[in-house]
Amino acid sequence: MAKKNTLPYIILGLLSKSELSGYAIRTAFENEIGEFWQAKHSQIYPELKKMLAADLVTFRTEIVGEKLEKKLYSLTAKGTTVLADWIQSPTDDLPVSHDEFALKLYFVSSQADPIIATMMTKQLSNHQQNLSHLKARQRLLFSTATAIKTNYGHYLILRRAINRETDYVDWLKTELAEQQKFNRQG
Amino acid sequence: MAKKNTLPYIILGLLSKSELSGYAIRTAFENEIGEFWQAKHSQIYPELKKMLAADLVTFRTEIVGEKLEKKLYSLTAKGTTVLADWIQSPTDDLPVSHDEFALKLYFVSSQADPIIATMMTKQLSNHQQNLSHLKARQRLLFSTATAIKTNYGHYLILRRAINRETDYVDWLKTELAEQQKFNRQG
DNA sequence: TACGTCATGTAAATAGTTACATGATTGG
DNA sequence: CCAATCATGTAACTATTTACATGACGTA
Repeated sequence: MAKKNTLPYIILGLLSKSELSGYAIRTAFENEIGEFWQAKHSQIYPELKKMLAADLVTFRTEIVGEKLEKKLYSLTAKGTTVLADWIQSPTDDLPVSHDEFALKLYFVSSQADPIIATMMTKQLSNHQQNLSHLKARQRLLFSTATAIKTNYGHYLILRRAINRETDYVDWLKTELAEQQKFNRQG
Repeated sequence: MAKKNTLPYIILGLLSKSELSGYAIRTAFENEIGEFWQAKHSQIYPELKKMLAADLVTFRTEIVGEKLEKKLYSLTAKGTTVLADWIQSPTDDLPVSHDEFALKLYFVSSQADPIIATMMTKQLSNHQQNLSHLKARQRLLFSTATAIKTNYGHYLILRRAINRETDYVDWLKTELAEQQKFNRQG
């Protein structure tokens, strides 16, 4: 996880689609990429500075209204190359999906513990909510074939997120059913 | 994610099952819990020291062979309470499953880019390998009803990991099929 | 006797979060 | 005019990784 410094590559990727301010990069993490990575503005601004020094990005300043200065970053030639190299490099390390809920279950050793059903029911509701949100996004963004064609990467990872959440929900339902069966049989 | 300091709770959870050395805690991350969390020994030893100071754990020293000293940690009453509180506390923050591969796909905007199929084929092989490994573990550890009953938490998260990997494999297969269809139709 | 594993630690660096700080713009 | 959002930054802290360091044990 940490330590491979993925953030600069994500920033490069975002900038390859369009010129963006630090603030706009920050808000991008509220969309689908936020399902796979997140960063706060306090990490983004210093990172942009480092990337500027490394000649991966440039910026131009735009005035919004009377005096508010907005820095619009874009890729340099070097940045474009570095991004392409990253995308083409192998992604061999499987992600360790930090899952606090799964860990908690691991430490509830007894199948008879009623807390399992309580925990699972709550978690089911959480994931169902996220799934509804993602499906609404899909309807909103990708109801036409053209939308899919012009934004294929976005389409792919939205489907990935939907798959992931659907699977989590299904797993919880299966295990809950097994719990209920166990409790009936005693 | 980080920053909620989950590690001490995992350590408490492991120690609730049996007395363990720092080294044994480290090796536990090579089993199923490693699918959901990981830590190096350089983080574990200092953490145990902090937990000792916080009266969450105690240890006794065992001599292995002639002089090698092994510290066997176990829970204090306080540690037991803190663990139970953690397990019962809500797990409302959905995990941001860091997925570098999904991010890379997001930045390959064009459906026509042949790199997509190459990347997906490689990734499919990675996940299939992990899935085989997990299924072998299931056969090894949970082929009897008794095994499931006496180690239910372990059984649950192994199934969770298998579900997760199965879903990833299925998603990749689906998207690869769509890619091939797209390429034929041009 | 050499190699892999068991065993325990510390130090230095980086990644990421939380908190501190400031000010302009837009829309109701 | 007030609140939400746009916009940019820094400081302090914590979590995590990589690297440094040492030594005993078991076995082939």
